[in-house]
Order: sequence, then C-alpha cells, then structure tokens
Amino acid sequence: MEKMPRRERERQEHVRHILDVAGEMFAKRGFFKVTMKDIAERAEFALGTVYSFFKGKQNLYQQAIEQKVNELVASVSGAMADETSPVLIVKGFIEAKLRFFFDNLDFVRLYFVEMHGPPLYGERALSFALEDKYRALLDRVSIALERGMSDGIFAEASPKALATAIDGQTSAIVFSWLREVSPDSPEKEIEAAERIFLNGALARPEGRGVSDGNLE
Amino acid sequence: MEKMPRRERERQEHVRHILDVAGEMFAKRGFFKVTMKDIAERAEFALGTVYSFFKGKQNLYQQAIEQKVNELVASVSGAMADETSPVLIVKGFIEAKLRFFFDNLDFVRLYFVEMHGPPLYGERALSFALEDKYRALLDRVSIALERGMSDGIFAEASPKALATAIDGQTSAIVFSWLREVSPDSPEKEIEAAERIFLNGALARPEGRGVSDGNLE
DNA sequence: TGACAAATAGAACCATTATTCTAATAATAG
DNA sequence: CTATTATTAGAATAATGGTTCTATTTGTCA
Repeated sequence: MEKMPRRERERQEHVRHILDVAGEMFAKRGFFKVTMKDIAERAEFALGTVYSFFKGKQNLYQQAIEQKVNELVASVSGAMADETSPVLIVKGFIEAKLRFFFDNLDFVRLYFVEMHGPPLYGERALSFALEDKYRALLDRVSIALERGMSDGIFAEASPKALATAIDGQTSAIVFSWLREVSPDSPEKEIEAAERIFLNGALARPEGRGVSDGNLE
Repeated sequence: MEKMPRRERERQEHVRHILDVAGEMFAKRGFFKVTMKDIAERAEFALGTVYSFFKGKQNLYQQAIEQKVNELVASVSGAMADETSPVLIVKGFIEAKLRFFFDNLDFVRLYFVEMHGPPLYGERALSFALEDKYRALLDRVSIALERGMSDGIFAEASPKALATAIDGQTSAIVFSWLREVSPDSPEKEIEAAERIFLNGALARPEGRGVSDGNLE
C-alpha cells in the first residue's frame, strides 16, 4: 500500500477528497442542482483539474456513489462474518446497516434513489456489480435464516421473504432519521428492530422472546 | 359533479390525460430525460397547449405525482376505514398498500424518490400536505396497534416503531417487484407480509400464530 | 354567417451548464 | 537551473431544452 510515489499518492488523496465533497453535495442538493463549478470550488480545485481526475459529471457522480456503497458493503459484510449463530448473523446485519447509515445520513438519499429511483441520466449510476454485492449480503441473511429454520430456531417460512422484510424494516428506520432534526443515536432503533423482526407484533403466549438470551 | 359545461369537463379530461402520460414517462425515464416536447407528442397535444394547462415542467411533474399520491392515500384509507379490529386494520393497510403499488408499479420509483430522495429541482415536488396524508395513515396503524396492545392482542412495544416496521416491510416487497420481469400477483406477498409482521421470525413455542384465525 | 376561443406546428429566444481550451503560474525532478 | 508536469482562473464553445411567440386552422355558439 505504501509503494507508490508521493505524486501518485497525492493524486489519490485528491480524488478521494473530491469524491467526498461531491457525494455530500449531490446528496444534499441533487444531481442537477450541483454544477461542476460548484464542486470544483468547494473542493478547492480548479475546474480543469477536476476534469483531469474524472471523465465528466456522470462519472464523478457514479464514483462518489460507488465509493460509499463499497464502504457500506464492507462494513455490513464484516459484521456478519464475525458471527456463526443464525440469530447473531441477522442481528449483525441489522446493527451494521443501521450504524453505517446513521453515520452517513446524507448518503441515504443518493443510495436509495440509485437503488429504486428512475434512471437519473438515462442509465443507472449504481453498477449492477454493486447492486449485486448488496444483494449478496441479503442472501447471506437468507441462508442464516434457512439454517436457523432447520435448527428449529426460526419458524418455517420463505427465507427470501424474511430477508426482504428485515431489509425493508431497517430501511424504514433510516428514512425516519432523515425526517428528524438530529437523531442522537441508533441504539434504540437497533434494539427495537431486532425485537420486532424476531418476535413479531403479536403477544406471545408465554410472553417470552429472544430477549431471554436463550437463543444465542 | 355534473354541473360544469362540457368545455370545462373536456379541459379536465385533457389535464388528467396529460398527467397520466407524463407520470408514466417521468417514472420510466426520469425527470430530466423527458422533455416537454416528448410529453406533448405522446399526449397528442401541441406544445403550446400543454403550456396552456400547466405553468411549466415542474408544475406538471408535481401535479402528476400528487394525483397518484391522492389515489394511494384514498385507497389505503378506505381499506382501513372498513375495519374495526386492530389486526384487521393492520392487514387492511398492508393489503391496500401492496395492491395499489402492484397496480401502479411505474409510479413506485417516482414516489419513493420524492419521499426520500434529494430534491430534484431545488424543492420537493411532494407537497408537505401529501406527505402528511401518508403519514396520517401510518398514525392510524399506530393507533390500532396501541389499542391492540391494551387488549392484549399485540405485545407491548413502541407503536410508532411497529408502524415504521410494517411500512418498511411492505415497501421492500414493492421494490422487489421492480426487479422482477413481470410479477404475476401480489397475493403471496400480502399473506407473507402479514404473517411475518404479526408472528415474527422466531419459532413460536406453540407453533401457533394468527393464521389460526383466533384473533379476528 | 361572423366573431371568438381553443388548438396546432413549429420557429425563435434564452438561460444554463457541461466540457474544452488558453495562457499563465507554481511545483518538481533530474 | 531547466525541462516537464500539475494546477489555476477563467474565457470560449456547444448543445440542450424550457418557455414564449406567431401565423394558421378548427370548432363553437349566438
């Protein structure tokens, strides 16, 4: 990692910096309300310099998103890799996803637009590869659920449907943060999401759920 | 409803027609890939005529969305109004929401972008009033849940969090339809969503859930 | 029929902005 | 020091497309 000349290292610094700045601006104002000039100024580079780093605006936008998505996937993936028990894998997913978006709240808007919105400029910015990476995380959740089912921990159901449900639940929490002025911490929501997903809304006959710790 | 002159009625027909066409085009191609000329041609009106109906492109976009959101809210609201039991209100919400989006799959992209995306053009197209209307539906779900809790049907938890969860779960199902070539019917997902939300993922001690019909 | 409203096709206008280009300066490497 | 490369500020270019305008046609109604 330390073998390239300083020049090259600096260049990468610059690229990353511009990407960060641009990502934030795109997320806040939207693609078409941000001009290349704006970005250049904010990043403290001349317009031409920005063009020396990126092919054009779309390319910049695309890379800004990809950078963050990679971080997201790495973070969630890491959290799930640590665990072996199905329940803990699911919890790991919930926790890591919520934490990442909590720490990158601006990015939320961009991400979901690229995931589910109409094409911004004719084509999706989020490459299929990245989309697949995220979906692969969900598949791992699915698999954990499936395993939990054969172990009798989870109720028999469609693992895919359950994974979709947990993904949607967590996304909705993230959206709710967008509406708040300044959400203070994701802890409460993480816990609530886990409880709701695992136990459901109905009262349990025994009134006992996973909170007893008997499942981990 | 039938008291206005034909001229006026026709005008409204035209407006509605243009709104429909525009809404579909926006959803498919995105705001900036649709030109006013495109819309005029597709709707079979001259460009100037379209401008005689709408102040401009933004206005057209806005109204196209509002029209659909109103339909959505009316539909879901109606479904919930029929019911009295908390469980059935929740089910009504799930069913009506899923059905509406299933029947208006194009619209999904627009809706979520406006709900959660960065401002498209400086300001949100979805007026706060409309946003509030949807949120009011969720409040009604919350209230039903709360009532269910005091009746001992639902487990004690934050009604808001539960409502958010059910909203997210259903949205995720809608998103999954976007990825499919041609989803055939929402029935399966409706049922699964209800089951997952009510019973949760964990195996129940007795293996019995709401499917027994003992709660309605 | 005659006057007026509605609609049309398309030209014209105009603002925006992505992108390229230029001339000048600063930094670096050898 | 010198050749080279990176960077800069900003001007020039070019395309796009929203909006307005015009001349013409069609439809309506009294």
